[in-house]
Amino acid sequence: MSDVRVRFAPSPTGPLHIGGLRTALYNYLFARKNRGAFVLRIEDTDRNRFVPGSEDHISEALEWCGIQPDESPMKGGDFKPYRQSERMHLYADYAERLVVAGYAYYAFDTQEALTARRRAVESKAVPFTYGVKNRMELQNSLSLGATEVARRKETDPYVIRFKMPERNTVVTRDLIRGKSEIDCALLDDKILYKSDGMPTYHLAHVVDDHLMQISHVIRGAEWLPSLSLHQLLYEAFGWKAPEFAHLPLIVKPVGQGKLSKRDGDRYGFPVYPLEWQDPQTGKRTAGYRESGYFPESLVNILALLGWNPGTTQERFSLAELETAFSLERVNKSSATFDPGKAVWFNHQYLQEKSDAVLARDLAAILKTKNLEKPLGFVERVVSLTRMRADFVRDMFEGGIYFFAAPDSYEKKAAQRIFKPEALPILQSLEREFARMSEFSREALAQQIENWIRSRGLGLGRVKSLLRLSLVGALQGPGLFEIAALIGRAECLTRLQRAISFVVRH
RNA sequence: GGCCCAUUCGUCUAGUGGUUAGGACACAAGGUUUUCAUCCUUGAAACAGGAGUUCGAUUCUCCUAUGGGCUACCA
Repeated sequence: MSDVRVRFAPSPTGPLHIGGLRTALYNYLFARKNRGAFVLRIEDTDRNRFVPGSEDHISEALEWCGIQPDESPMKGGDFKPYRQSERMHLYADYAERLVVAGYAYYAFDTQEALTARRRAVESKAVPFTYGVKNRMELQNSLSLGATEVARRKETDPYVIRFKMPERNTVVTRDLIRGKSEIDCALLDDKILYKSDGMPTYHLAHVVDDHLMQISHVIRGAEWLPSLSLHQLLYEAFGWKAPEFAHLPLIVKPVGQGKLSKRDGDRYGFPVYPLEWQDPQTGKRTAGYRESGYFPESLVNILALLGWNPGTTQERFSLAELETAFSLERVNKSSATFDPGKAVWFNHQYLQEKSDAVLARDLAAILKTKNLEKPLGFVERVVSLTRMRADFVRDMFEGGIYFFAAPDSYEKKAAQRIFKPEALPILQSLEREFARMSEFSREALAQQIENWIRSRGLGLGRVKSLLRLSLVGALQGPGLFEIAALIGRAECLTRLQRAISFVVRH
């Protein structure tokens, strides 16, 4: 194992969505490619936004996709614990360390006071930042005397803020975007430690990434603006900073903004890998799994959303991605998820599966509809309908006539085909079917087609008539395949139904 | 408002200081299938705009525009 260690560090504030999943995937792939370790760490430092069930949703989604963490809250590891709420004892100490070394300070300003100040200043279209320019005018251990600070620490709630250095610039490096130089004067003294005794993300993730020996931080581009703060934090601690790679955002297909976990299924395609049930409202939102996608399809399309191999290859198994992936080929610009392409990928993966596997899934659907059939029969249906299916359920919906007689006829086709002249043909056809000694596809094809020709009837015309009678529409696989599979008795029943339909109309 | 990032067909993207700017999805047409779909062939479809550098810019630089992100005691 190399010294490459990466982590996916979601906060349990709701379901995982495909953007988060892609971040996890890229971390996982980078770890596998470099024979490193992939760590799952839960960043639950915000008590207010905690949503029960989130962590399980995240773990199960990763598992469904085949993205197995090497270390996680469930699995453990050398750097446990992997939930920040279980690492609370660490952060206060590190925050204090920065104060002692002069890189941070205590601040006593109330949120109300700051909000008021912010409003006053911003009404003049000037941004408010708690920082170099005004920190001496505010209530903190820099502006107040030592005895006053000691007294207020006893009685008042306080936070610990990072003291932005007064030097000019900070240089950051990103593996995807290259170098960037930011003016420190523009940065504010970010809160590292909250008055409720919890660290903020900025402190906690730097401490944990250092302690967990993370070598590469691969995360969403929304973190780019705080990269300089994180860089400065590593410098203040005297730690070697990891490499950073900020992934392009996945944006909403309509409207504007990045895709968020609150987007649910409002775009007509799932946003979550797995179904999510809101613990408050009880509302369920289907995920990719419930919508009939194979995990391979989701992984494949997500892999290509922001990364490409530099070749024309588009189909990638997870194993192939593990060797092909590289950060160098990750894009800079944000991407829109294309649900149509996800469907196409699923079609491709469905075509790769064996009849037996698909039959098992189709049988499960049939069971829920009380239309159970012998597995051999289901497997035949699969072999006949699979090429027109994107999802397993398409074989049920598009092949419903295999399981039940049509309860209606496609209107336009019926008007054209079920004319009074069709009646004698239908009746003769019924007699021919009843008379056949062998009811196989081959026998049907030979005898019925011969019979049609000997009567001087159009092959297409009679076959359409037969198809509409058996299927209810002018679609589906080979006519005699269908007839043979549903069997003589069922064919006769459907023919009789068609006859009475023609008589009535 | 401030700061940061990005910009190639509708979408995902390849690519180069000189290319007929390539592929995939979606779309359209034709063929195959006496149905539908699959499949095959073909087609339409892009370098955001303006300056500059250069013999030559889609490619390099700057400006503008557009899109996005951040601007919390959220992550």
